[in-house]
Order: sequence, then C-alpha cells, then structure tokens
Amino acid sequence: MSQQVRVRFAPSPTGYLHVGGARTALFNWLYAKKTGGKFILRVEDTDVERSTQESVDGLLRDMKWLGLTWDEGPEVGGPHGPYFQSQRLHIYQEYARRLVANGAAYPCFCSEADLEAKRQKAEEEHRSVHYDGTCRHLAKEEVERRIAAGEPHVIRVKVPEKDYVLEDLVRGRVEWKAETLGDFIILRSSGMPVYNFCVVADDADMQITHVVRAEEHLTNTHRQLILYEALGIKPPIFGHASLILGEDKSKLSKRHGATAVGQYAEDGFLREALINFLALLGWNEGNDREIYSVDELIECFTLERISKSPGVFDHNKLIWMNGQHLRALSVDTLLPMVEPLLKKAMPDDPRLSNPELTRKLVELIQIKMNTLNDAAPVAEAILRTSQPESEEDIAMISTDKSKALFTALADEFSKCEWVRDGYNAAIKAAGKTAEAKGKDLFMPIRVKITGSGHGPELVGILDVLGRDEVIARLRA
RNA sequence: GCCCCCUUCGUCUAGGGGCCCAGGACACAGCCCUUUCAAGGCUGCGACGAGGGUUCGAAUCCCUCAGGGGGCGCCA
Repeated sequence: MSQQVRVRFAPSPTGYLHVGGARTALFNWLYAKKTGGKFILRVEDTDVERSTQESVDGLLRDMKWLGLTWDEGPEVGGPHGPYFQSQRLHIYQEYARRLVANGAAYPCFCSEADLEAKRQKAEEEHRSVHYDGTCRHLAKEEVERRIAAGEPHVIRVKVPEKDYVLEDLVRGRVEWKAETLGDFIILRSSGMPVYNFCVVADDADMQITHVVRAEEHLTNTHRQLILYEALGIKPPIFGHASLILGEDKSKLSKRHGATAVGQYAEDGFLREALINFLALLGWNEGNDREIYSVDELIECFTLERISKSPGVFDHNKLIWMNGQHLRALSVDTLLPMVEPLLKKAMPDDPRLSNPELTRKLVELIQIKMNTLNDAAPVAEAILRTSQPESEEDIAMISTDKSKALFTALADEFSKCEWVRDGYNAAIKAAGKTAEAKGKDLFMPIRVKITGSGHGPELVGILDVLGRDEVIARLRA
C-alpha cells in the first residue's frame, strides 16, 4: 500500500506568476488530481529584500484564475502550516540545531571579506571555488567561547566525501562526484536559513512525496540530497522538467512580452486553453492529440512523459489553441464571458440591453474570435454605423447601379417578413430590379450596411441589426 | 574555470534498432467550400547538430566534438 501523494508548488513572491512557474504548478496539480493526492502551496519568502505582499496577492489571484486550487497553503491552512517560510523560521532553527548536535553541521566564523578573498584567489589559480573548511575542525571550546563572545557566525553542513546519485523521474540517473561541492551554508549569520535548507526542512516537514520542479534546481538537488542524508530523512522522488524559453531561445523573461499569467487573463485567454497549452509544452501523451479539457488532462497525465528538452513558448499556437477552446464553448457559456466586454466597449448601445439580441450577436461573432478580447471589435464593426475606408469599397457603393440596388432593397425590406427566408427573398427581388447578382449583389449590400467588405454572415447581421436600422443604413 | 542537463521541420512534438528517404500540430503558401472574412477540408513547404564507431541495418545504442541552457552566493 503506497502512501498518499503529496506534491507542492513553492514559488517565491518576488514578481508575478509567469508561465514557467504556472507550468510547474500545473504539473504538480495534475499529478495530485490524477492520484487523488494533495497539492500544497508554499510561499518561499525568506528573501525579505525581494518578497512583496503585492506578489503574494498576485500569485494567489493567478493560481485561482487558472483553477489550480490548493489543498493546503495560504488562506486555506492545513496540518503542516504555516505555509509561508517567513513564519517557519523556528522550524529551520530546530533542524539546524539538530544537525549541529549530531555533528553534521558546524558554526563557521569566517568573514565575508575573507571568503571573498579566498574565492578570488581560487579563481585566479583556476581551482574550484569551494569553502575550504577552515572552521570545520575548530575545537569545541573555541566554538563555545566565540559564540559566547557574540561573534557572528553562519552554520555550514559537512559535505561527506562521497558521490551522490539521483534517480530523476524525468532525467534518469544523475551523478555528482564528491569533490564538486564544499561545505555550504544553511543558516546565515542573521539566523535566516538559506533556500536549499528551507526546501529540505519544509518538504520533509510537510511530508512531500514528489518534488516536480524546473531544471534550474537540478544541481540544487545535490545539496538537498546531502541534507536529507544528514537529517536521516528519506528524500522524496524528484522530477526535473526543462525550462520554458522565449522566442529567441533564451530563458523567459519580461522582455519577451506577456509572460505573466495575469496578462493572459487580461488579454482574453481562456484558463482552460492556457492550461492545455502549458501542459503540452514539455509534456505529451505519446500521440498526436492537441486539444484537452482540464479533466482530460488529469486523466492522461503522467510524470514519466515530461520531456527533457527545453521548449520555446509559441504565442501563435496559444492563440490558435484558445480559438479552438473558444469555439467549442456553448453560447450559454460564452455569453456571460463576453457580455461585460461588449457592454464596456459600447455602454450606451440599446441592443446590448436586449438579451435576445445580445445572444444572437454572440452566436454570430463566436466563430470570428480567437480571444475574448476579439469580441468587442467584431461586434462594434456590426453595431456601429461606419463608412467604408478603402477606395475600392467606396467606389463599389457609389455607382448608380448600387444606389438603385440599395433603394430597391430598402423598399423590399420594408415590406418583407423579417426572418431569414424573408430577407433572402427581398435581396433576390432587389437584385432582380437592379440587375445585380452573386458577388455584385451581396458585396455592395454588405459594404453599405457594415462599412466593410468582410465580417460575419450577412443574414446574421440583419438579424442583429433589425429592420429599421438596416433600412436606415441602406437609405443613408 | 569547474559541475550538471539538453539537442528531430522556423516553433511544439511523435518515434527508443528494420513499421521512418521520419508522423501530427502551429505558422506559411496554394486549392476547395462560401455572397465576404473567418471557421472547416485538402495539398504543399519543411527536421534527425557534426564526426567517428557498434550492427546485415541507426533518428534510435556507444564515444568525441560543437551548440544551447542551468548551477557553482550569507538569491530563490
């Protein structure tokens, strides 16, 4: 009987939630959902200089928008709290005390200036820049004396002289030679713990079973393995996914445009589409499938199929995928998403106060949309009266023949039955009168009514505009 | 400098010794459908980083190199 899966997403609140972090969170979340496990959110805010409340708020907001809700963490609490590292300081102190007590760690009094000098010297001599272990063998009495004297010191772990092996879920076997690492710091002179130490203490304390994170942490795992060993705790299973790259193949950053999850929400992307896209960037089921609902993703997801190689974030494909999800929505689902956007763009339009017309409008424009933000411009093009801009269009509606057609059509429209069959017949009759057919018939009408040579289907536009408006536009 | 990871169309990827002179998707081009634009359908364009092995046979296994990325902090 295997224990329940416990996974976590542990961001540091030093900026917005970007797509890379979101994908890491997603992989963990999917795995928890798939296995019936728990998804834990832990905020790694030990870097007081850079952490901000604003970032925390944004992070929680974006996670919620994505629907990546957590079983334990900020706001919801849980049995292994607190879930902010800044509130767990006593826990780290305790773990550190334990390590010093059992001889796996020791106080180090070397000053930063000394270390910097040694580092430089090592670099000049082309040696690796590890801590040389000066304080490792200090006599117990001396240590006690210096601590009692209030001498500032850090706590370092004794790195054992041995190789370490990681069986990574996505990378396979990864090995580190003994000499690649020097005794590293776990507690700063301020008493604040250091990242690698917090992670191990927290993951152990929170009984995390699987650590799925980005590749930038792969080498950190070496240190963490050492810490687990020193603590006498069995390490979790690790899986390191690759980084997401910008379109120039460099690590994703702000200069790559919208990389913030919140920005995608604002730009009219569907959370389900972003999730679908992120999931497929660095994971696949082993087949050609592209479109998944969130539930389908949960069903198909496996950690073993996370890919090793880094991926470029392709905004174009995201847009396409969003369009796929958007078009798959029922009008009932889409309507409440789009309606506020339409009302915001055209606050005074009486037709938007008419539920039936609004619904028809949404039905009409759905196929033209790739993002929710496409709705208002498309709708505006129909609802607002506008004059054609291109020379060609202006010429088309200015001929005598076109003018005759519009007059005839206005007459026909004023007496026909205002349903699709009705206006189709009217258009046909007007065409006959003005001796126009096919493209010469429909194009001028479209341009005259909407001011543009393209847009949604004409009959749908007539539906939405209504008889009076259409006739007025024809006679204008 | 040292350590670790990665390398299939422009991009996301399938593939894991013969099924592959490499399949799908986005993008791009053309055609079809259509009263327009979309959407949809079809077709085309387009890749195994390089060099050595192993093998009857290599995108696939091994080695070397190159390129890219990450780490080597009292950052996370």
